[in-house]
Amino acid sequence: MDKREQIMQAALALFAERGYHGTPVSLIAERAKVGSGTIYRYFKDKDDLVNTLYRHWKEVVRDETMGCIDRDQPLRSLFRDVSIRMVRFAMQHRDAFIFLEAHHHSPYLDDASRRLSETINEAFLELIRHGQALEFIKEAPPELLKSAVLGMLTEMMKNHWNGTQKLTEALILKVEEMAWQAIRR
Amino acid sequence: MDKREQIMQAALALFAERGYHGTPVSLIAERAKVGSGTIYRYFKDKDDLVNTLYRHWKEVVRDETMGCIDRDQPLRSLFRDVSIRMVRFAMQHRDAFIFLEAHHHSPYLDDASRRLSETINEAFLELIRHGQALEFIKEAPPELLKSAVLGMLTEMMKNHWNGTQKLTEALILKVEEMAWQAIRR
DNA sequence: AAATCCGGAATGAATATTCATTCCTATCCC
DNA sequence: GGGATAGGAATGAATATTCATTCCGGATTT
Repeated sequence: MDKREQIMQAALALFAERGYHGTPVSLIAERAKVGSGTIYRYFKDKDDLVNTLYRHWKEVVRDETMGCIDRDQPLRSLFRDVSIRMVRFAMQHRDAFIFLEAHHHSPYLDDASRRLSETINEAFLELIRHGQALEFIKEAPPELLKSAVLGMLTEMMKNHWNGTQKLTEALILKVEEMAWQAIRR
Repeated sequence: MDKREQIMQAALALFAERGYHGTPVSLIAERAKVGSGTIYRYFKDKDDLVNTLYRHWKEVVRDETMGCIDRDQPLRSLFRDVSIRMVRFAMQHRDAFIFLEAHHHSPYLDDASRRLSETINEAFLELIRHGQALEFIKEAPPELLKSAVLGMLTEMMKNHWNGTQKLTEALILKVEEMAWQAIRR
Protein backbone atom coordinates (compact mmCIF):
# COMPACT_ATOMS: atom_id res chain seq x y z
CA MET A 1 0.00 0.00 0.00
CA ASP A 2 2.84 2.33 -0.80
CA LYS A 3 1.24 5.53 -2.14
CA ARG A 4 4.29 6.50 -4.08
CA GLU A 5 4.26 3.16 -5.84
CA GLN A 6 0.53 3.41 -6.59
CA ILE A 7 1.09 6.81 -8.15
CA MET A 8 3.98 5.58 -10.27
CA GLN A 9 1.95 2.66 -11.56
CA ALA A 10 -1.08 4.73 -12.39
CA ALA A 11 1.00 7.38 -14.11
CA LEU A 12 2.87 4.77 -16.13
CA ALA A 13 -0.29 3.21 -17.47
CA LEU A 14 -1.91 6.54 -18.29
CA PHE A 15 1.17 8.12 -19.86
CA ALA A 16 1.62 5.00 -21.97
CA GLU A 17 -1.96 5.10 -23.16
CA ARG A 18 -2.63 8.83 -23.52
CA GLY A 19 0.71 10.59 -23.46
CA TYR A 20 1.99 13.21 -21.07
CA HIS A 21 -0.10 16.19 -22.14
CA GLY A 22 -3.08 13.91 -22.63
CA THR A 23 -3.32 12.81 -19.00
CA PRO A 24 -4.47 15.22 -16.29
CA VAL A 25 -2.95 14.87 -12.87
CA SER A 26 -6.45 14.44 -11.48
CA LEU A 27 -6.84 11.28 -13.55
CA ILE A 28 -3.58 9.88 -12.22
CA ALA A 29 -4.80 10.55 -8.70
CA GLU A 30 -8.13 8.86 -9.36
CA ARG A 31 -6.53 5.78 -10.85
CA ALA A 32 -4.01 5.58 -8.01
CA LYS A 33 -6.89 5.91 -5.53
CA VAL A 34 -5.20 8.88 -3.99
CA GLY A 35 -6.05 12.54 -3.52
CA SER A 36 -4.56 14.74 -6.19
CA GLY A 37 -2.73 16.72 -3.51
CA THR A 38 -0.96 13.58 -2.38
CA ILE A 39 0.88 13.36 -5.66
CA TYR A 40 2.63 16.60 -4.76
CA ARG A 41 3.88 15.12 -1.53
CA TYR A 42 5.92 12.61 -3.48
CA PHE A 43 6.78 14.56 -6.61
CA LYS A 44 7.68 18.20 -7.04
CA ASP A 45 5.38 18.54 -10.03
CA LYS A 46 4.12 16.66 -13.08
CA ASP A 47 7.47 17.10 -14.79
CA ASP A 48 9.28 15.56 -11.87
CA LEU A 49 6.88 12.62 -11.96
CA VAL A 50 7.44 11.87 -15.61
CA ASN A 51 11.21 12.17 -15.28
CA THR A 52 11.30 9.95 -12.22
CA LEU A 53 9.25 7.36 -14.06
CA TYR A 54 11.44 7.58 -17.12
CA ARG A 55 14.63 7.14 -15.16
CA HIS A 56 13.23 4.32 -13.09
CA TRP A 57 12.24 2.25 -16.08
CA LYS A 58 15.34 3.05 -18.09
CA GLU A 59 17.34 1.65 -15.21
CA VAL A 60 15.27 -1.50 -15.22
CA VAL A 61 15.79 -1.89 -18.94
CA ARG A 62 19.50 -1.39 -18.53
CA ASP A 63 19.75 -3.96 -15.79
CA GLU A 64 17.56 -6.52 -17.50
CA THR A 65 19.12 -6.26 -20.93
CA MET A 66 22.71 -5.20 -20.43
CA GLY A 67 23.45 -6.22 -16.88
CA CYS A 68 24.60 -9.72 -15.87
CA ILE A 69 25.39 -10.78 -19.40
CA ASP A 70 28.20 -13.14 -20.26
CA ARG A 71 30.36 -10.87 -22.39
CA ASP A 72 32.66 -13.72 -23.35
CA GLN A 73 30.22 -15.90 -25.22
CA PRO A 74 30.41 -15.96 -29.02
CA LEU A 75 29.19 -12.77 -30.64
CA ARG A 76 26.24 -14.37 -32.37
CA SER A 77 24.82 -15.72 -29.15
CA LEU A 78 25.68 -12.51 -27.30
CA PHE A 79 23.59 -10.60 -29.83
CA ARG A 80 20.76 -13.09 -29.52
CA ASP A 81 20.94 -12.86 -25.77
CA VAL A 82 20.59 -9.09 -25.73
CA SER A 83 17.85 -9.00 -28.38
CA ILE A 84 15.76 -11.59 -26.67
CA ARG A 85 16.15 -9.92 -23.31
CA MET A 86 14.82 -6.75 -24.84
CA VAL A 87 11.78 -8.50 -26.26
CA ARG A 88 11.19 -10.25 -22.97
CA PHE A 89 11.35 -6.99 -21.10
CA ALA A 90 8.79 -5.53 -23.47
CA MET A 91 6.46 -8.50 -23.09
CA GLN A 92 6.64 -8.36 -19.31
CA HIS A 93 6.33 -4.61 -18.96
CA ARG A 94 4.02 -3.50 -21.69
CA ASP A 95 3.26 -0.07 -20.31
CA ALA A 96 6.84 0.68 -19.42
CA PHE A 97 7.93 -0.28 -22.89
CA ILE A 98 5.35 1.89 -24.62
CA PHE A 99 6.02 4.75 -22.22
CA LEU A 100 9.77 4.71 -22.78
CA GLU A 101 9.34 4.41 -26.50
CA ALA A 102 6.91 7.33 -26.72
CA HIS A 103 8.94 9.65 -24.52
CA HIS A 104 12.25 8.90 -26.14
CA HIS A 105 13.02 12.46 -27.17
CA SER A 106 10.45 14.47 -25.32
CA PRO A 107 11.22 18.07 -24.47
CA TYR A 108 10.22 17.63 -20.84
CA LEU A 109 12.94 15.07 -20.12
CA ASP A 110 15.68 16.58 -18.01
CA ASP A 111 19.43 16.16 -18.32
CA ALA A 112 19.70 13.24 -15.94
CA SER A 113 17.11 11.31 -17.92
CA ARG A 114 18.88 12.08 -21.17
CA ARG A 115 22.26 10.99 -19.85
CA LEU A 116 20.89 7.69 -18.65
CA SER A 117 19.30 7.02 -22.00
CA GLU A 118 22.58 7.79 -23.70
CA THR A 119 24.47 5.32 -21.52
CA ILE A 120 22.27 2.42 -22.58
CA ASN A 121 22.49 3.50 -26.17
CA GLU A 122 26.26 3.50 -25.97
CA ALA A 123 26.36 -0.01 -24.55
CA PHE A 124 24.41 -1.32 -27.51
CA LEU A 125 26.63 0.55 -29.96
CA GLU A 126 29.64 -1.00 -28.29
CA LEU A 127 28.24 -4.44 -28.96
CA ILE A 128 27.85 -3.60 -32.63
CA ARG A 129 31.32 -2.15 -32.94
CA HIS A 130 32.69 -5.25 -31.35
CA GLY A 131 30.87 -7.37 -33.93
CA GLN A 132 32.26 -5.22 -36.69
CA ALA A 133 35.78 -5.60 -35.39
CA LEU A 134 35.33 -9.37 -35.52
CA GLU A 135 33.98 -8.96 -39.06
CA PHE A 136 30.69 -10.63 -38.19
CA ILE A 137 28.68 -7.46 -38.71
CA LYS A 138 28.34 -5.24 -41.79
CA GLU A 139 30.48 -2.20 -42.34
CA ALA A 140 28.05 0.66 -41.81
CA PRO A 141 27.64 3.42 -39.26
CA PRO A 142 26.90 1.65 -35.96
CA GLU A 143 24.10 4.12 -35.30
CA LEU A 144 22.43 2.95 -38.47
CA LEU A 145 22.66 -0.71 -37.56
CA LYS A 146 21.46 0.02 -34.06
CA SER A 147 18.35 1.80 -35.23
CA ALA A 148 17.66 -0.93 -37.76
CA VAL A 149 17.63 -3.57 -35.05
CA LEU A 150 15.80 -1.56 -32.43
CA GLY A 151 13.30 -0.15 -34.89
CA MET A 152 12.47 -3.63 -36.05
CA LEU A 153 12.03 -5.06 -32.58
CA THR A 154 10.10 -2.06 -31.37
CA GLU A 155 7.65 -2.02 -34.23
CA MET A 156 6.95 -5.70 -33.79
CA MET A 157 6.27 -5.18 -30.12
CA LYS A 158 3.80 -2.46 -30.99
CA ASN A 159 2.07 -4.83 -33.36
CA HIS A 160 1.98 -7.38 -30.64
CA TRP A 161 0.27 -4.99 -28.25
CA ASN A 162 -2.27 -3.62 -30.64
CA GLY A 163 -3.30 -7.16 -31.48
CA THR A 164 -2.27 -7.11 -35.12
CA GLN A 165 0.22 -9.92 -34.76
CA LYS A 166 0.70 -11.61 -31.41
CA LEU A 167 4.21 -12.84 -30.72
CA THR A 168 4.70 -16.45 -29.69
CA GLU A 169 7.90 -17.92 -28.36
CA ALA A 170 8.65 -19.31 -31.82
CA LEU A 171 8.03 -15.99 -33.52
CA ILE A 172 10.35 -14.19 -31.14
CA LEU A 173 13.16 -16.43 -32.27
CA LYS A 174 12.25 -15.77 -35.87
CA VAL A 175 12.29 -12.06 -35.27
CA GLU A 176 15.68 -12.22 -33.66
CA GLU A 177 16.99 -14.14 -36.64
CA MET A 178 15.61 -11.48 -38.98
CA ALA A 179 17.36 -8.76 -37.05
CA TRP A 180 20.60 -10.65 -37.28
CA GLN A 181 20.22 -11.24 -41.01
CA ALA A 182 19.72 -7.53 -41.48
CA ILE A 183 23.06 -6.56 -39.94
CA ARG A 184 25.35 -9.57 -40.49
CA ARG A 185 28.01 -9.47 -43.16
CA MET B 1 -2.81 32.98 -49.60
CA ASP B 2 -5.33 30.24 -48.96
CA LYS B 3 -6.17 30.43 -45.25
CA ARG B 4 -7.15 26.82 -45.06
CA GLU B 5 -3.81 25.81 -46.49
CA GLN B 6 -1.92 28.11 -44.10
CA ILE B 7 -3.72 26.53 -41.18
CA MET B 8 -2.99 23.00 -42.35
CA GLN B 9 0.70 23.79 -42.77
CA ALA B 10 1.02 25.43 -39.39
CA ALA B 11 -0.84 22.63 -37.65
CA LEU B 12 1.27 19.98 -39.35
CA ALA B 13 4.53 21.53 -38.20
CA LEU B 14 3.32 22.09 -34.67
CA PHE B 15 1.68 18.68 -34.22
CA ALA B 16 4.84 17.04 -35.56
CA GLU B 17 7.00 18.93 -33.12
CA ARG B 18 4.84 19.12 -30.00
CA GLY B 19 2.07 16.58 -30.45
CA TYR B 20 -1.66 17.11 -30.45
CA HIS B 21 -2.26 17.87 -26.80
CA GLY B 22 0.97 19.85 -26.69
CA THR B 23 -0.12 22.48 -29.16
CA PRO B 24 -2.78 25.05 -28.32
CA VAL B 25 -5.09 26.18 -31.08
CA SER B 26 -3.97 29.73 -30.40
CA LEU B 27 -0.42 28.76 -31.37
CA ILE B 28 -1.61 27.24 -34.62
CA ALA B 29 -3.48 30.46 -35.36
CA GLU B 30 -0.44 32.57 -34.59
CA ARG B 31 1.85 30.51 -36.78
CA ALA B 32 -0.68 30.51 -39.61
CA LYS B 33 -0.98 34.29 -39.25
CA VAL B 34 -4.70 33.94 -38.82
CA GLY B 35 -7.20 34.81 -36.15
CA SER B 36 -7.97 31.90 -33.90
CA GLY B 37 -11.64 32.11 -34.81
CA THR B 38 -10.78 31.61 -38.46
CA ILE B 39 -9.67 28.05 -37.76
CA TYR B 40 -13.25 27.25 -36.78
CA ARG B 41 -14.52 28.50 -40.11
CA TYR B 42 -12.59 25.73 -41.85
CA PHE B 43 -12.63 22.97 -39.28
CA LYS B 44 -15.35 21.92 -36.91
CA ASP B 45 -12.96 21.67 -34.00
CA LYS B 46 -9.40 20.68 -33.14
CA ASP B 47 -10.29 17.02 -33.61
CA ASP B 48 -11.59 17.65 -37.08
CA LEU B 49 -8.39 19.49 -37.93
CA VAL B 50 -6.11 16.67 -36.84
CA ASN B 51 -8.17 14.07 -38.67
CA THR B 52 -8.29 16.10 -41.86
CA LEU B 53 -4.54 16.51 -41.70
CA TYR B 54 -4.03 12.82 -41.08
CA ARG B 55 -6.19 11.76 -43.97
CA HIS B 56 -4.67 14.27 -46.31
CA TRP B 57 -1.13 13.08 -45.71
CA LYS B 58 -2.02 9.42 -45.67
CA GLU B 59 -3.46 9.89 -49.13
CA VAL B 60 -0.26 11.54 -50.29
CA VAL B 61 1.77 8.65 -48.90
CA ARG B 62 -0.48 6.16 -50.60
CA ASP B 63 -0.19 7.89 -53.95
CA GLU B 64 3.54 8.46 -53.74
CA THR B 65 4.49 4.99 -52.57
CA MET B 66 1.84 2.62 -53.89
CA GLY B 67 0.39 4.53 -56.83
CA CYS B 68 1.91 4.45 -60.32
CA ILE B 69 4.17 1.52 -59.63
CA ASP B 70 5.09 -1.06 -62.22
CA ARG B 71 3.60 -4.18 -60.68
CA ASP B 72 5.14 -6.43 -63.30
CA GLN B 73 8.78 -5.83 -62.59
CA PRO B 74 10.72 -8.54 -60.74
CA LEU B 75 9.79 -8.83 -57.09
CA ARG B 76 13.17 -7.78 -55.78
CA SER B 77 13.10 -4.53 -57.68
CA LEU B 78 9.44 -4.00 -56.87
CA PHE B 79 10.29 -4.21 -53.19
CA ARG B 80 13.21 -1.85 -53.63
CA ASP B 81 11.02 0.56 -55.52
CA VAL B 82 8.42 0.73 -52.76
CA SER B 83 10.95 0.95 -49.94
CA ILE B 84 12.88 3.73 -51.57
CA ARG B 85 9.75 5.66 -52.37
CA MET B 86 8.85 5.52 -48.71
CA VAL B 87 12.20 6.86 -47.65
CA ARG B 88 12.03 9.57 -50.29
CA PHE B 89 8.61 10.61 -49.09
CA ALA B 90 9.94 10.88 -45.56
CA MET B 91 12.95 12.92 -46.64
CA GLN B 92 10.80 15.33 -48.63
CA HIS B 93 8.02 15.71 -46.08
CA ARG B 94 9.70 15.57 -42.74
CA ASP B 95 6.86 16.99 -40.71
CA ALA B 96 4.22 14.90 -42.43
CA PHE B 97 6.25 11.78 -41.81
CA ILE B 98 6.78 12.52 -38.14
CA PHE B 99 3.16 13.53 -37.72
CA LEU B 100 1.78 10.37 -39.33
CA GLU B 101 4.17 8.20 -37.38
CA ALA B 102 3.30 9.79 -34.05
CA HIS B 103 -0.46 9.66 -34.57
CA HIS B 104 -0.53 6.15 -35.89
CA HIS B 105 -2.83 4.79 -33.26
CA SER B 106 -4.08 7.88 -31.51
CA PRO B 107 -7.44 7.77 -29.80
CA TYR B 108 -8.63 10.94 -31.50
CA LEU B 109 -8.43 9.47 -35.00
CA ASP B 110 -11.89 8.79 -36.37
CA ASP B 111 -13.12 5.82 -38.38
CA ALA B 112 -12.45 7.30 -41.78
CA SER B 113 -8.83 7.96 -40.84
CA ARG B 114 -8.45 4.44 -39.53
CA ARG B 115 -9.92 2.87 -42.64
CA LEU B 116 -7.60 4.80 -44.91
CA SER B 117 -4.61 3.75 -42.87
CA GLU B 118 -5.76 0.16 -43.14
CA THR B 119 -6.00 0.33 -46.91
CA ILE B 120 -2.37 1.32 -47.29
CA ASN B 121 -1.37 -1.32 -44.84
CA GLU B 122 -3.16 -3.94 -46.86
CA ALA B 123 -1.41 -2.93 -50.07
CA PHE B 124 1.96 -3.49 -48.45
CA LEU B 125 0.88 -6.83 -47.02
CA GLU B 126 -0.21 -7.87 -50.50
CA LEU B 127 3.26 -7.21 -51.80
CA ILE B 128 4.73 -9.41 -49.11
CA ARG B 129 2.26 -12.23 -49.72
CA HIS B 130 3.09 -12.07 -53.37
CA GLY B 131 6.78 -12.43 -52.55
CA GLN B 132 6.02 -15.39 -50.34
CA ALA B 133 4.02 -17.08 -53.10
CA LEU B 134 7.06 -16.73 -55.36
CA GLU B 135 9.19 -18.16 -52.54
CA PHE B 136 11.42 -15.12 -52.45
CA ILE B 137 10.31 -14.05 -49.00
CA LYS B 138 10.42 -15.97 -45.69
CA GLU B 139 7.51 -17.99 -44.42
CA ALA B 140 6.25 -15.94 -41.51
CA PRO B 141 3.12 -13.94 -40.76
CA PRO B 142 3.06 -11.13 -43.31
CA GLU B 143 2.17 -8.70 -40.54
CA LEU B 144 5.41 -9.58 -38.83
CA LEU B 145 7.50 -9.05 -41.94
CA LYS B 146 5.73 -5.81 -42.66
CA SER B 147 6.43 -4.37 -39.24
CA ALA B 148 10.04 -5.50 -39.44
CA VAL B 149 10.57 -3.57 -42.64
CA LEU B 150 8.58 -0.50 -41.72
CA GLY B 151 9.94 -0.37 -38.19
CA MET B 152 13.45 -0.45 -39.53
CA LEU B 153 12.90 2.27 -42.11
CA THR B 154 10.94 4.42 -39.70
CA GLU B 155 13.50 4.29 -36.94
CA MET B 156 16.26 5.19 -39.31
CA MET B 157 14.31 8.17 -40.54
CA LYS B 158 13.88 9.32 -36.96
CA ASN B 159 17.61 9.04 -36.43
CA HIS B 160 18.14 11.04 -39.56
CA TRP B 161 15.93 13.86 -38.32
CA ASN B 162 17.29 14.05 -34.83
CA GLY B 163 20.79 14.28 -36.25
CA THR B 164 22.13 11.03 -34.83
CA GLN B 165 22.87 9.54 -38.21
CA LYS B 166 22.19 11.50 -41.37
CA LEU B 167 21.16 9.45 -44.37
CA THR B 168 23.03 9.87 -47.62
CA GLU B 169 21.98 8.46 -50.96
CA ALA B 170 24.43 5.60 -50.48
CA LEU B 171 23.15 4.82 -46.99
CA ILE B 172 19.57 4.71 -48.19
CA LEU B 173 20.52 1.93 -50.58
CA LYS B 174 22.31 0.13 -47.78
CA VAL B 175 19.27 0.41 -45.57
CA GLU B 176 17.03 -0.99 -48.26
CA GLU B 177 19.37 -3.92 -48.69
CA MET B 178 19.26 -4.58 -44.94
CA ALA B 179 15.49 -4.61 -44.99
CA TRP B 180 15.51 -7.09 -47.81
CA GLN B 181 18.06 -9.33 -46.07
CA ALA B 182 15.79 -9.38 -43.04
CA ILE B 183 12.81 -10.79 -44.88
CA ARG B 184 14.25 -12.78 -47.81
CA ARG B 185 14.35 -16.54 -47.70
C1' DA C 1 -1.02 15.31 21.75
C1' DA C 2 2.41 16.56 18.55
C1' DA C 3 3.86 15.50 14.21
C1' DT C 4 3.07 13.80 9.94
C1' DC C 5 0.28 12.44 6.19
C1' DC C 6 -3.74 12.69 3.31
C1' DG C 7 -7.80 14.04 0.63
C1' DG C 8 -10.13 16.84 -2.22
C1' DA C 9 -12.16 21.45 -2.52
C1' DA C 10 -10.30 25.94 -3.93
C1' DT C 11 -7.53 28.74 -6.97
C1' DG C 12 -5.80 30.82 -10.85
C1' DA C 13 -3.64 30.08 -15.21
C1' DA C 14 -4.16 27.94 -19.73
C1' DT C 15 -7.05 26.41 -23.26
C1' DA C 16 -10.87 25.43 -26.71
C1' DT C 17 -14.67 27.46 -28.57
C1' DT C 18 -18.05 31.19 -29.51
C1' DC C 19 -19.77 35.42 -31.13
C1' DA C 20 -20.41 40.38 -31.83
C1' DT C 21 -18.03 43.20 -34.64
C1' DT C 22 -15.08 44.71 -38.51
C1' DC C 23 -13.32 44.16 -43.04
C1' DC C 24 -13.33 43.11 -47.80
C1' DT C 25 -15.13 42.55 -52.22
C1' DA C 26 -18.53 42.25 -55.64
C1' DT C 27 -22.75 44.10 -57.26
C1' DC C 28 -25.94 47.62 -58.08
C1' DC C 29 -27.80 52.27 -58.82
C1' DC C 30 -27.10 57.15 -60.23
C1' DG D 1 -17.17 55.88 -63.12
C1' DG D 2 -18.09 56.22 -58.32
C1' DG D 3 -20.53 55.99 -54.30
C1' DA D 4 -23.75 53.02 -51.66
C1' DT D 5 -24.72 48.55 -49.97
C1' DA D 6 -25.15 43.67 -49.17
C1' DG D 7 -23.14 39.49 -47.64
C1' DG D 8 -19.64 36.41 -46.75
C1' DA D 9 -14.96 36.10 -44.50
C1' DA D 10 -12.01 37.18 -40.81
C1' DT D 11 -10.97 38.67 -36.34
C1' DG D 12 -9.84 38.53 -31.47
C1' DA D 13 -11.94 39.66 -27.12
C1' DA D 14 -15.15 37.18 -24.18
C1' DT D 15 -16.75 32.85 -22.31
C1' DA D 16 -16.71 28.27 -20.64
C1' DT D 17 -14.02 24.60 -19.58
C1' DT D 18 -10.05 22.04 -18.14
C1' DC D 19 -5.92 21.67 -15.70
C1' DA D 20 -1.78 21.99 -12.49
C1' DT D 21 -0.90 23.32 -8.18
C1' DT D 22 -1.95 24.93 -3.43
C1' DC D 23 -4.09 24.88 0.92
C1' DC D 24 -6.20 23.53 4.93
C1' DG D 25 -9.14 20.69 7.94
C1' DG D 26 -9.21 16.15 9.37
C1' DA D 27 -7.16 11.43 9.91
C1' DT D 28 -3.32 8.60 11.28
C1' DT D 29 0.90 7.56 13.27
C1' DT D 30 4.35 7.90 16.95
